[in-house]
Amino acid sequence: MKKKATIVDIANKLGITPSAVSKALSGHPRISDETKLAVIAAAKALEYTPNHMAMGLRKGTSGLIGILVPAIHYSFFATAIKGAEEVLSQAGYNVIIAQSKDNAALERKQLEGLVRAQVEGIIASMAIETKDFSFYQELSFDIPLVLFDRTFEDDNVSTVIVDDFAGAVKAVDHLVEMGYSRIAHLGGYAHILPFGKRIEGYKSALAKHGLPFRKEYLFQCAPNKDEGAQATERLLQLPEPPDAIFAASDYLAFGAIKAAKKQGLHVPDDLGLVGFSNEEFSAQVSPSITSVDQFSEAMGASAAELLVRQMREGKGGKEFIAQKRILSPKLIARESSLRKVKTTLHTP
Amino acid sequence: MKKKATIVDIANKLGITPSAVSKALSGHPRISDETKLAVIAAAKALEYTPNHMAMGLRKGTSGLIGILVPAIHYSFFATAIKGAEEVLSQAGYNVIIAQSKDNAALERKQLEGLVRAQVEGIIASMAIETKDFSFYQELSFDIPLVLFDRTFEDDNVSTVIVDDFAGAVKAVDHLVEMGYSRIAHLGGYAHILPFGKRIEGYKSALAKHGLPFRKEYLFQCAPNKDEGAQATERLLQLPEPPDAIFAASDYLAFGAIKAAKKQGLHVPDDLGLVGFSNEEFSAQVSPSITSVDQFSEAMGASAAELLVRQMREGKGGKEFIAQKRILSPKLIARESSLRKVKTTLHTP
DNA sequence: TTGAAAGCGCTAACAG
DNA sequence: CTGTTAGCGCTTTCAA
Repeated sequence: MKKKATIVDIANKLGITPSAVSKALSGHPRISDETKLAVIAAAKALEYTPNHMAMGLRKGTSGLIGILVPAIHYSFFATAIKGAEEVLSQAGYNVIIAQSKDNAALERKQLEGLVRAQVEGIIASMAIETKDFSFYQELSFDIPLVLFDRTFEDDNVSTVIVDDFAGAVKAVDHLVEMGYSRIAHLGGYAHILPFGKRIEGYKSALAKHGLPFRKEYLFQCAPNKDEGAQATERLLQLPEPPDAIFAASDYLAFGAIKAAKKQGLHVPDDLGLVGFSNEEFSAQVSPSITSVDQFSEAMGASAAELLVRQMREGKGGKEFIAQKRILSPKLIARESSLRKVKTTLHTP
Repeated sequence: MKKKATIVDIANKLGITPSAVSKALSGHPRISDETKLAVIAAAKALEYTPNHMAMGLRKGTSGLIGILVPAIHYSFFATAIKGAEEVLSQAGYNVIIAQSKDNAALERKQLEGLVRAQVEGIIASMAIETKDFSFYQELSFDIPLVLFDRTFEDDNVSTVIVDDFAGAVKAVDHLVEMGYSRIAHLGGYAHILPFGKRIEGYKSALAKHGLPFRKEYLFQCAPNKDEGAQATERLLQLPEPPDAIFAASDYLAFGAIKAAKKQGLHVPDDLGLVGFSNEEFSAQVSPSITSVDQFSEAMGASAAELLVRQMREGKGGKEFIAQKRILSPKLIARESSLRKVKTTLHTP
């Protein structure tokens, strides 16, 4: 590995000073086109690459944005990162990623790591077990921060979320329309905002349709297959089991399908199912899972745009105003809820 | 945003010099435990965070590793990144990710971006359209580089791959065992090493079983559903269509299933299918796809370990020796190849 | 055991 | 239009 050329090298080669080179390279107005050209040529000849760290140290910038998610291999997060990365790299930033593994302690450690790496802004989605938001709140004073999907209520923090309440209502509406009436909900933990909103939407939609809310029909679980299967088993053992389940994640819904099949039930004829997030596998499993699409890529891109704008405003001196972006979710109907015979049993 | 404390602040507070603070903080041996403790306490009180860029500029390190993949939302790459991120963050590095979108020009641009960000090492998987490896070769002189999965042949570059030849042989062996005899191959582009090896393994396994190689049974496509479906349609129109397909990716295999269904063929009874990579959806589609698992997470982790070791050796002065790691793939048999009636038609 | 001084590569006043 | 100078925050000889 040969040592890299610096602006000093190119200044020497040309018999001018480093500062002239610096100006030429950054297109400073008050420098002759002649030297600009010469500098650019010399830079190419010496294979000069600017040293970001030196520049960063001087200018107080790093060109780095941190993205923290629970797990990058969940397709929702992977797709959101993709969306964000494209916007950010377009805007000239490099993206550092970190995973919390849904663990509050690790989340904190990773956030500190990002800060230490001098990121200029952070995009994050909270760990499922995080209940203490103070760290995020403090962070938002020091550094531009945008939360997406897994957020909490705070007027000072910008967020991008899907309208989870509306999504839940759409899911329940759809199940009712398909003739189901005993609709259970496999929810996430209510303290995480989107899951709380989905629970609220679920309850509200039940009320709208004159259906009773039964608390034995509501489970709060971690959003994975196993908990979905376990909760479903419990639901099916009730004296009056549900005829449909609205799950707050497709992983939960998939677990529910497994459990239902194990009990010899047919989906959707015996048990209707709607998930949330529209994961890649949901269209491809059998039966395919009806799901509420939350436009993960758009969400990541939107969070990135918001962050970039926020950083620009922060630089301009004036305080930025925290923004809340709410995307409208869309129900994608698939096999798991489309039963042939619609039997409307409930009496409103 | 309050401005951050520096070692100068903490030196002033304690009435000592910055250099003493620096030494205390880095656990330098020749500094009294007394001042060490005082420094640590003061650092905490002032909420001191070290400035990575200043440190990097001084020591010539950035603590950054770049990972470049074609697309981070493909589960294979997402999982590999997860594996690598865990190893790297354990080793004290931050991870920058970049996507090439399988586009050679963008790949190059992104690699340059990583270099400019002063990454200390790069882990990459090549874009599908890249045919000119010289940029990677030059890069490997300047910076520790480990390629995984999508690699090329070069003795000076470390690589982590799965034994693609062996994987292809396992796939064909399995199909033959299930009684298929007219086995086609939907391959990737042969110039990308793993795809080339799979083609070789396919041919070799056919020969081993006394089956003829027919060039009309071999397609080279981009590894996605659409090309898989198109190629399969063409295959099924042949005067003597295949009774099984070994696809070099699960996306291709999934496209093949779609095409077969469209033609009214039953998988696996009319057409046996084996994919490659064992994507998340492969276990869950219907019929589930038999696939060759390449241990994506282990691959990412292994690449990261190799890179870390390489960087350490490079620092030690002695030249590192490029290593080739080869993981052994495993066939996971699922519905798409398990037909009930095994009919062995071919005469060896 | 600590301090003084120099410098990593770059930029931004301010002079010339 | 270009040069001079100083310094971003930190580490690292060398000297005390």
